[in-house]
Amino acid sequence: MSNRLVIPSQSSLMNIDTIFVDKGVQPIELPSEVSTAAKIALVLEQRIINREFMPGSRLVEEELVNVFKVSRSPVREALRLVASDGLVKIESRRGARVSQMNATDLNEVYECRLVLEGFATERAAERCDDRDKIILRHKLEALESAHAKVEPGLFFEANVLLTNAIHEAAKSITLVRLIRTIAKQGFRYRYLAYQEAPDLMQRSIDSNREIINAICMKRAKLARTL
Amino acid sequence: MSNRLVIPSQSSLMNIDTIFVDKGVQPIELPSEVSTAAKIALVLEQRIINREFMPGSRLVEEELVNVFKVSRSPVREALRLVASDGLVKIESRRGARVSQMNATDLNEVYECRLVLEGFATERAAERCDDRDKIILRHKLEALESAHAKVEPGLFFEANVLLTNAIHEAAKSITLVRLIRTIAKQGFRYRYLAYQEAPDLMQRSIDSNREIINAICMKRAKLARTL
DNA sequence: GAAGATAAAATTGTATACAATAAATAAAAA
DNA sequence: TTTTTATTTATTGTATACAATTTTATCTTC
Repeated sequence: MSNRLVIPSQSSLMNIDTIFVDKGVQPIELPSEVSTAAKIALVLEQRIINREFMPGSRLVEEELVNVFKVSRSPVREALRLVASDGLVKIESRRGARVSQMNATDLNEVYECRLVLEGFATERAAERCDDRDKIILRHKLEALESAHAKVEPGLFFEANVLLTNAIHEAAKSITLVRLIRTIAKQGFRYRYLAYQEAPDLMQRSIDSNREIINAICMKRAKLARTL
Repeated sequence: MSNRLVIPSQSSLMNIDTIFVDKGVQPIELPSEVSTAAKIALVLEQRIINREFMPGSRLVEEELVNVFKVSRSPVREALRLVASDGLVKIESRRGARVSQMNATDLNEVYECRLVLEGFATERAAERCDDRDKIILRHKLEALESAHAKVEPGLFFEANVLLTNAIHEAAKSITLVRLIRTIAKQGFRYRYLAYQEAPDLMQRSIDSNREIINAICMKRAKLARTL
């Protein structure tokens, strides 16, 4: 009873056809080819990252059935999707709960992210075209204006979009898939970090600017070390 | 009808409780905490890697139900597990088929593997203890004796075990998870490569010996570049 | 005979019912 | 009172039935 998932009030009418990417942002219609399970997974991921669902809390299938108004089949599929990104841990016959993040885990995730992001940045510098450069510069501006609004949620989201743009520029589906897998774990920590230490945001902007300059100047090795 | 999955004759009595890791190897009992879906996924993965299930062939749920003598629920779960490793591609309402591997994909997988394996090797060099060293040396011997038997299947398997041992020595769950994700794609190619060009096996042994020596001597940077 | 429309079959997605297991509670013994 | 053992309840795993969709086959029409 203690660590049971408490569904926030507005969530009781959670509709998987129009998903709120974040508070204050308008709802987005997901393309219909996205499966029900994937939509549910997306909502669960967001709730876990922004800590509406706290580490250790159980995700009971029947409760999610009531929240999303679908049967257990897609709910189970969604839980397994979220588990494959490490945000949830499923134990055989004991259900799913939001995974804990201890210092060791965080460090591991961070190290791996560093390696992969470095590689992605190098690749981006090697392969980006003019269109990529425009997009990158644009996302950087968006990041700065989000920072000006002094709202961690918006900044966080802009940061994610910028990072995604770098991955796009790297032009490797496999690499993107790998980073996505691990990145979601990292998001949880960064979301928290930006709230606790807002000065991190300015530093993040600065280093992103350097990286994007390096990419646009096609300085691959430099980009990687940054 | 043309590219339909043809179940090999012995497979009609495929039993997921005793799984044959490879032809000629005795069946292994999997621990009971491994879910039915995971067992099925394991069999499917092996069949895909050793090309009993060819790229492009469909994996129809009902057929797998007949083969494994379970209901569609665990079969569907298994298919999604295999899909998460990229061995199978699931299209919405169009089912699963063994994924193709074109040159671009292979190259991407290879590049990413290189980066991650390099990192794992470096970590292994930094963190391995005496027990790890013994295991590594032992797996290397096993690889050499498998090579002596001139059977690609056995060599392949020994190689996988050696690589796993290196990952173990690196002592990072996250890293292992990442590599596992991508490695299975690579296995498919390597399995084929060893059959087409057997001289690769000797070269593989040599480079593995160098790597293990570097790890045991704690020469992290050297290990990585190897 | 080819192109298109229609009907049938095959196949996946979803809902639900039942079985098996784990957790919680109540009852009995120490 | 505490510990141990039944019993009940909650929850997951599996099977099956139905709905929705795609694919295949059949029938027209030209």
